[in-house]
Amino acid sequence: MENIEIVGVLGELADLLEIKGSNPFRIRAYRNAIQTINGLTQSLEGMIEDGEDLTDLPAVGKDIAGHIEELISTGGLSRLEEVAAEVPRTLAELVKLDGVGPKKVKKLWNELGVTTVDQLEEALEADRVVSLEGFGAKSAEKIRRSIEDYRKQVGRFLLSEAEVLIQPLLDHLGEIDGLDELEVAGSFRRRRETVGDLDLLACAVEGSEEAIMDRFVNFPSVDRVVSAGVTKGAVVLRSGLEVDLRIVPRESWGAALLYFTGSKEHSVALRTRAVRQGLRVNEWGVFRAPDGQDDEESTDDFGERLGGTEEEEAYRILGLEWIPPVLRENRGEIEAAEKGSLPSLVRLDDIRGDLQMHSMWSDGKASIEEMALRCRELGYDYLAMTDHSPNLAMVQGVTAEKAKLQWREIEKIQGRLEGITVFRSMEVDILKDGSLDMEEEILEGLDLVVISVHTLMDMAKTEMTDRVIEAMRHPRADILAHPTGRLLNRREPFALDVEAVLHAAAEFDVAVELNASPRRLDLSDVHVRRAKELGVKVVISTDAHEPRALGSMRFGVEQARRGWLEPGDVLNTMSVEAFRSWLGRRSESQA
DNA sequence: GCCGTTTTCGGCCCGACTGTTTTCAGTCG
Repeated sequence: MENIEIVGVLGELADLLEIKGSNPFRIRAYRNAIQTINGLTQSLEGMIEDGEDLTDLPAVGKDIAGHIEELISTGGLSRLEEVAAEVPRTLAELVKLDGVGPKKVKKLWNELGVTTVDQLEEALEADRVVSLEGFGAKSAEKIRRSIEDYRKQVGRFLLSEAEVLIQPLLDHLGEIDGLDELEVAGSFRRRRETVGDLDLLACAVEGSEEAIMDRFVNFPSVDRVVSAGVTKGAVVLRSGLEVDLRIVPRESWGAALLYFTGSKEHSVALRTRAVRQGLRVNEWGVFRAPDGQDDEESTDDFGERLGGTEEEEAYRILGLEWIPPVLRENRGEIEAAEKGSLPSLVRLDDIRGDLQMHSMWSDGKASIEEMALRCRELGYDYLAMTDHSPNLAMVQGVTAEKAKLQWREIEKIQGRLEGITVFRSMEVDILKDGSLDMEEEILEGLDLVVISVHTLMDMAKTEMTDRVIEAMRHPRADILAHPTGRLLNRREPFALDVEAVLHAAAEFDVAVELNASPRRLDLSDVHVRRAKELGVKVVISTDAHEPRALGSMRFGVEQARRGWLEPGDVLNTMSVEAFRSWLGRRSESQA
C-alpha cells in the first residue's frame, strides 16, 4: 500500500473524529502523523519490510504505527470502521466546503439528517438551513456559493496559471501611495506545483490601510468580496482564484512574511520550538514570553519585543539560519538550519543545457535552428534535440531513416552556429514489454538516449514497474523522462513503484528527469529528493515544443530546490566537457 | 494520540473576521 493511500485513510479518520467531537489534540496528533508521512521519501511498506520501527518517526506513536501496520497487512482499518459506524463517512466530504467546519457539519447532520453535498443543497433550497440555530441567511448563501465552487473547481491552480492571474492585481495595487512592500506569500512563495488560494501581504504606511483595502476589493477582475476588514480581506477573482490580503505595519513585516509564507507545518514547528526557548512567535514579531502568564489578562501583552522587522532577524532570534521558502515544509529544514547545514540549492543560472525538446521533425512547432538559437540566448552551452520515436503515431515521429537525415541537418546547423553544442538525441518510447522503439543501429549513433512511457498507461503497477526497469536496463538508455506520466490537475501518475525505479536508476547509472513543464513537474519534489539520497542524477528539462516554452526551466529548478537538490545533483549543470564524459561513462568503465 | 532540558502526566500555536449573537462560537490560515 502506498503512503498516499495510508494518508488518505488516516485523514478520513481524523475528519470523522473531528465531526464526532473527539479531543482536538487527538485529531491534531493524526494530522501531525500525516504530515510526517507526506514528507517521507521512502514507503512505509518498505520500511516495515526492512524491520524499521515506525514509532521512531516523529509524531508516530504506538497507536498510529499499529494503524499503519494493520492497513498494510489487511488493507483495512478497524478503527475507521468503528468510527464510521457512528459517523457516516460521507460527512468527511462536507467539511471541505468553504465556511463549513466540523461543528456545522455535525449540526446539519444531527438536526437535518444531511450527510452528503447533494442533501445539503436540497436542504438549502428547502430553506431548512436558514432556520437552524447558529445559521442565518448569510451563512446559507455562503454555503450555497461554496457548493458551486466545490463543483466547479476540481483541482487547484497551476503555479504558472496563478502567476499570470495575480500579476495584474499586483500592478493595480502597486500604483497606490502608502504601500511600502507587497509580496505574494503562502504556497506561491514556496513555489508549490499547484496553489489553492493566494496570500497577499502588504506593508502599509500608517493610516493608508483603508485606501489599500479599498483598492483591493475594487480591482476590476474581482467577482465577489468574501470579507473586507481593516487589515484583512479576501476576494474571489472571476477566474475562481481566491486572493487574501493582509496589511501589516513596517515593524511586523518580517514576522508576518514568515507566518503567511508557511507552510502551516513549518510555522507550527517554529512556534513550538520558540515556546521551548521561552519565546513567542506570531505575525507581529518575536517576543520574550511574559512571566507568570498563568492568570487572566496577559492576552493583549505578547511580552518584550525582540524583533521581526525582517525574516532573517526572526530566524536569527530563534537561533536559525534564514530558511529559503521552498524548503519550509517541516521536512528537516529547521534542524538543518540550526546546525548550519542547509543545502546550497541549485539555481537557474547553474543550468548549462536543456536535454529534452522537440522540433518540427516530430510534434514541435519550430525548426532545430530556432530552438538552438533560443537556447543560446538563454545562455546555455548545449542542448539535446529529442524528437519522438515513431511509436507515437499521432506525432509522426522520427524513423530510423529520418534520424539519419536529421543528424545531417544538425551537422549543418552546428557548422554555422557558434557557442552552442547540439547533441543528437531522441525521446524513444518504452514499448509494452520494456523494449525500446528504435533500431539498435540508430541508438548506437545517438549522443544521448532519452526513454519514456507514452502509451498503455493503465498497466498494473508491477507490470509497469517491470516494463520501465527493463527499458532502463538497455545499455544505451541515459535518461528516464517524465517518470510517472502525471499531468497536474488532469491525469494522475500511472501506477509505478518509484522507489524500485530509483534503485534501478542507481544500479544502471541512468539519470531521471524532472520535467520542468509546469503541467508536469515530474518527478515530484519528494521523489527527486529521494533520487538525491540514492545518488541518482537528476536532469531538469523543459520538454519544450516551441522556443518560448524553453523558458519553463525556472519551474523545474524551483521544484528541484523544493527537493533539496544542489548543483552537483543535477546533470545539466555540468560543463559541456563534463557532460560529454558522462555520456561516455559506460565505455570508460568497460575499458 | 504524541511527547519529554517541565520526562509517564499534563500539556499541545494563535490571531482576525464573520455572522448571529448580546458576549461569542465557528472557521480559516
